[in-house]
Order: sequence, then C-alpha cells, then structure tokens
Amino acid sequence: MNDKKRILLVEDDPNFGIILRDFLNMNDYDVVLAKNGMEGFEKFKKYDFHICILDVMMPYKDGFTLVGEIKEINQDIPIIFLTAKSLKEDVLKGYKIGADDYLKKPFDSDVLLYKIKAILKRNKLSSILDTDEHEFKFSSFEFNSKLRHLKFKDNKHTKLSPKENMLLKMLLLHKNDLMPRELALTRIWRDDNYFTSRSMDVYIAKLRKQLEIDPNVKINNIHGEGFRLVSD
Amino acid sequence: MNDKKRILLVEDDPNFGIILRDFLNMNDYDVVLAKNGMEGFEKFKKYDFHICILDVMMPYKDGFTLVGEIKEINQDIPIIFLTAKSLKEDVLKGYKIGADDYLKKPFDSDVLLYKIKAILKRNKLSSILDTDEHEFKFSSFEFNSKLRHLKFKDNKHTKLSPKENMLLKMLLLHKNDLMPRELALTRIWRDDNYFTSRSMDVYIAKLRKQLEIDPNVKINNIHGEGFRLVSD
DNA sequence: TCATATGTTAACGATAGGTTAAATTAATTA
DNA sequence: TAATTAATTTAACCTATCGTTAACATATGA
Repeated sequence: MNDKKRILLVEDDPNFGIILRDFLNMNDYDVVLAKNGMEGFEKFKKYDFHICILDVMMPYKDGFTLVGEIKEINQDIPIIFLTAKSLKEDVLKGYKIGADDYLKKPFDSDVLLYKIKAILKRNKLSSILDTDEHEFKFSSFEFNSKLRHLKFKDNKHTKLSPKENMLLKMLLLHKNDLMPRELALTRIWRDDNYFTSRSMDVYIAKLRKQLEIDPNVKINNIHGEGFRLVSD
Repeated sequence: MNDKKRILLVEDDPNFGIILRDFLNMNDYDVVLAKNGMEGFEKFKKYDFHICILDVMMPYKDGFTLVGEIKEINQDIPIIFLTAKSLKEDVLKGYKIGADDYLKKPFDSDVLLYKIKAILKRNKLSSILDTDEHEFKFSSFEFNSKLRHLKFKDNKHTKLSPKENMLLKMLLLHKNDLMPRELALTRIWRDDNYFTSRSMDVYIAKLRKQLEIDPNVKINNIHGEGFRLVSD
C-alpha cells in the first residue's frame, strides 16, 4: 500500500549525483539518476515519478528547458531545482516556470529531505483528489478509471481490479495505436521480467473477456512489441 | 468566487511588517498584520486565512509555538517562515513542525511572491473540502453536520457521534464519487496506519447500519481506494 | 521446425474489508 | 471526585478481492 516515493534526479556531476542518489535511497526513496537533460527526459517519459530534482546547469539541455518539457506531459509534478548560482533572475525564472523550491549548492542534505517531505505532503491532497481524465468512451463502452467501472450500453457496470483498470486505461490512451509491452510493464508492474510479463498476459486475457460482448472492440497483439486496442 | 487570497502576516518589526504588508497588498493579497505571536493567534482564530507568513523570533510567543497552535485548529494551512537566523536546527525544526517554506532575511520580495503563488497553487484543491456547508439532503435523508443530526423522512432524528458525523459529511462531499480512504484518514483520524484504518472500517459499518432503512442509499467499497456513497 | 512469444484457465496465498464484541478512553453527571 | 455513559479503539473471526504463478495450449517468425 505505502509504496516508496519515486524521485527523478537529474544531475550532471557524476560524483555528486551518485552520492545524492544513495543518500535519498537510504532515506527510503526510489531514485532514478540521469546525467543530463536528454537522459532525464527519456527517463521521465518511461517511468512515473512523484517528484523531480533537477540541476539547473547541465550540458545539452539545461534544467529550465527540461522542466518545460516535463510540464507539458505532467504539469502537476513537483520540481526542486538545485543550483550553484543564486542569481535572482535564475531563481525567479525557476519559480515562474513552475518550480516548487530552489536549493542553492552546497545545501544541507537534511534540509533537502524535509523540503521533499513538505512538498510531497502538500501534493498528496491534490493527487488524492486527482481531477484529470477518468472518463473514456469507446464503441459502446463507458469506462471510468477512477471508480474502476466499465459499462456496456445500459448494462450494469462491472468492477475492474486495479491492474485491469490501469491496463485498460493505458490501452485506451493509445487507442488504435501500439501500446508497448515495456511501457505497461514499467508503469504498472514497475518491473520488466518474465513473470511480470506473463502476469500482464493474464490481464490482457481478462480484459478481452470483459470486452468480448462488443464485436467492434478488439485487443490485438503485435508480436514482440505490445498490444493495440482497436475500436470505433 | 475569485476573492483575494488572505494572508496572516506576523512580524514584530513594525517597519518591516508594514512595508511587507503594503507590498503584498499591492500584489493583490488581503493582509492582516499582527505584531507578535499572541496577537497573531487571536487574529488567526478570528478570521479565515489562506496562508500564514510568520517571523520566527518574536516576543511573548515565537513562530514555532504559534504554528503549533495554528496547526491544532487547521492542520492544512500553509506556513512560510521568515527568519534572520539560518541555523540548520531552526530550519529543520521549522519543517518538522509543518512549515511549507523558509525564507532567510533579507530576502527578495519577488521570490516571496512566487513562493506564495507556488504554495497556493498546490493548496487550491484542498479548498474543495473546506466548505462550511452543513445541510445535506440525499434520497430520503436530511443531515445536519453542525448539529450532527440525521433524519429519515418524518422519523425523529438520530444523533451521530463526532466521527460518524465527519465521515458521513466527507462521504457526502464526494457523493456518487470516490471518497479516498487516505483522505478520511488524514483529515478525520489525522494518521494513516493499520489501526486507524480498521477504526474507519468500523465507522463505515456503523453508518451503513444507520442508512440501511433507505434502499436507495448505499456505501460501496472500492477495493484499495476508498468508499463511495451512492444515492439519488 | 524449433525456439520463443502469447493465450488461457485455475489454484493459491496475501491482503483488504465486513462485522461484532470487548476493552479502553473521554466526557458527563451525580 | 466517583460513578456513569458515550465514544472510540482494538481484537477476533470471517469473507471478498487481487495478483502471481504453474500448467498446458497455440501462434509466430527465423
């Protein structure tokens, strides 16, 4: 139930990055470390984080640019900037772009921990109340991913299990398009191995059974790639 | 609806306090200035604020003590500390006690503005729950959460216990929608662990018993997520 | 054709929830 | 202040739900 919180840490100084990652690990966070903005964005798209800690000055893609891209995908994710410079314009730019906090290096690691806690706490309510997209319509189905309800025409709704629910949502987010295996595995199962993969296949079968009332909806396999929900 | 946000500013240095108040006023906030912790607490009880900005070092009652008292009344209100000293222990103490941010004097006023904005943005959603609504009608029930009265049709009303009352209110604020376990636990029980969770289940059972006279009202469980009161 | 990927079902263990009653704590009242 | 009552927590026992895994079947592509 109380999973560890996942942090994306983007820091180009490898020594500092690794030390900080280990420190956060020791304090019960799951940390993914990326060593530049490019890599940071790739990791961000691939996994699902609760908070991002970004260095401002990095080669290829600086922290500000990265935040812009991140916020396009998820505008609610909290951001903490780390920076060596403390120019007023930079600080303001950071806040303007949607940062939640700003730490000047060198900073005290305990302070960082508390800032993380404070921010996650603040964000907890809004994530609990989570107002975004839960309602999907496809063919003759109505699907509410918040209530985990699937309804066909005027039938009574069926209840979906959490995994069924997430998987269906993910398929629908890629409706008529490939939903890569890997994506569902890393997002829903948070691990990509033989067993999670088989587990996912079981859930695909369960979903197919739920959807078979409607001949216009199919979940097709794309061998070695993933699945595709075709509809409408 | 789009009222100005109200700030409680507690600052013992009168010159600085007035300047800061005026600055915030100019930036479209309603500010109440108190010149020490005592007065701050009086003002806090008297009015309703969106955010508190507190000096740490003050005569009579310091910022930490004041926060303790404030959080007893409203644990969700965001707090920003202002301080001249930047001792690590003080900063940590601030966060531990529930501060949302910490500004070291002298600070840049624009930075303060952005911090306020960032924090209010995060807290926006929680205001959904800060309703003073206390009369509810659902199906054949009338419920007054101020009096803790629940009435079915023309029957005499039943009196609910404080916890029953809060839980029912919370369910009704989310009528026909998910009321997350975590939300009730953090807001009513102020803690989220095995025992509070079981305690909540007991209260759900009590409420179900109260509501069972009416076949059109149900409290459904959404496994692992929370409860949903369906009605009307 | 053979290794690998996927389809499907069923069984099992783990955890969440339903409910009642006893035990504990808090609030009232004598 | 002691006695009484109300409110809440904890324990106990039971059921429902969920996810994983094993087992066996079929499909795919080199």
